[in-house]
Amino acid sequence: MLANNLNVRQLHEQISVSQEPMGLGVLFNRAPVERAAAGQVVFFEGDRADHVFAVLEGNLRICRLLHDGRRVITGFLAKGDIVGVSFKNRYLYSAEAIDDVSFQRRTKASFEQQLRAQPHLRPVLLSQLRDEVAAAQDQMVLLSCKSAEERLCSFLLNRLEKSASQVADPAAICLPMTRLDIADYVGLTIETVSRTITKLVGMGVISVSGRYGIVVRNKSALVHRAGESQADVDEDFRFDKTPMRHHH
Amino acid sequence: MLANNLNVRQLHEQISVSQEPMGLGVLFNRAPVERAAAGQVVFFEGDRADHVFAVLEGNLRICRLLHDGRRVITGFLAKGDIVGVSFKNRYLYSAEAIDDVSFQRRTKASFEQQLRAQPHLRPVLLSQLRDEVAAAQDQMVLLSCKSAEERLCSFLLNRLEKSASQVADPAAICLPMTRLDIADYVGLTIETVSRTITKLVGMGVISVSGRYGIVVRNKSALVHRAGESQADVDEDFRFDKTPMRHHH
DNA sequence: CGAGCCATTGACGACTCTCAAGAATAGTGG
DNA sequence: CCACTATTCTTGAGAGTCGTCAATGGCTCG
Repeated sequence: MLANNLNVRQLHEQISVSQEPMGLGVLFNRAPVERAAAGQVVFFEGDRADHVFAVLEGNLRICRLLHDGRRVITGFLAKGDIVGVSFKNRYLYSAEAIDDVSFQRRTKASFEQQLRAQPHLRPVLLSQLRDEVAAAQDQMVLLSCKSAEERLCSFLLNRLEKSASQVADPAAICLPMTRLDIADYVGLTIETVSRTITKLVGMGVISVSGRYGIVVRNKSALVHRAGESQADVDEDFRFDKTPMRHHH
Repeated sequence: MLANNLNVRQLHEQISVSQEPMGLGVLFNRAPVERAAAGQVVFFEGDRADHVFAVLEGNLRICRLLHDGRRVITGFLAKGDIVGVSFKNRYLYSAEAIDDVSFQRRTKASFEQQLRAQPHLRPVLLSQLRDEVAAAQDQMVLLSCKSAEERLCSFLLNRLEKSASQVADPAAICLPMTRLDIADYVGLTIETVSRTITKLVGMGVISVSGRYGIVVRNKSALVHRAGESQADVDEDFRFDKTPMRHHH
């Protein structure tokens, strides 16, 4: 059970050190390990997409900018993630380090050559691309028609899944990013994110421990309030059918 | 120059009959041609994703449903599009015919077998997946932080690009889908879509001809109001720097 | 030509954004 | 180790955009 007031460092210590083959990671064998401090940009939107990257440690945010300064975060990267395979000529977005990050890099040519040498990894690559498409689809649904509360709940559920494999407590969520990052990710303002979290705490759905920690108190309620799609509603959640108000 | 009050049939007659090799279309050689009437569903969200489809004629909408009935359209398909390669086990969305559609189908296994037989098409497939990711990214930006006007302008510009290759008049846009489809695609209500179109007409940016036709009167203004990303602002548009009000 | 669906327009309200101030956290230096 | 500062987060009040509800108008097709 997680104590209250844990910080991000303490959470990291709880990460299981499962050194699985991590899929495409082997394609980066013997590539030197690079590091980026929090806030640094690993690659810039619009630059020539020459490299593919594998995250070893830490977290990155994937962002795009509009000409008037508005920022959109289209995703987050963590240990084991590969980024770069879905680009054609130029990077579609920038990748910025949220905390201290270590990663490896390969030129695209070298990456593809490695891939040809190990054709059994080809379906892994395709699978990764498909996951990327699926995640983008979900995000489009979220941004298209979900209320602030639904957006936060969906976001927290996603994070819960990702944390599940990494943290001891299955109800604990680690949020290495700031509230502003979350806001730009779910398409809200920082104030609305903050208010909504406060509301969820007040309803007993979650509780907050420190700036980076959240504990899920009532997962069913979280799933319910996430307003997920017709297809994949959790089977073990068939009660509490209070009809939601349509937001759209 | 397009006359006013043209309908969708008239627009279709102007389509150039360019029988290009159409990329992955060759993988559907000798597959029987199927047809779907307007409104019919070609495949359902949540069903086992057994097949891959190639659109020959007509238009489809790609939709997802939330449990309370809200609908999200994540994309549209037209002649030459392939759909199905980005699924793992189940269809992530339904595909519904907007007008009368003809298409071909192949089982996934057969499709992949064909692909192995013609490995030179593999990069084409990857390229298609990358385009899909790129389109999803753009749509996330649109849904995440754009105003109603910006959404409509972005949508119209996208449509203009697609229409460009198909219609004689380079300023004419064909919108085979209904206002409701547009609304569910750009994350607005039908009323807001309607109001925004009216406003754009009033500003002289576009004009409407019939239910399915739109003519772009001032492309620069359209691009400007689309609020596109920092990276790909049109080079030939460097005037009229009225600072936009931040919507977010 | 008429019926039905789709699109437009209007009035009102709600959700979220904006602006602003205060609280809590984390990092810094003494 | 503690105090101090800067950043981040929370909370509040007011405003604006877009959603909802409702009625009218116009297109398509039978």
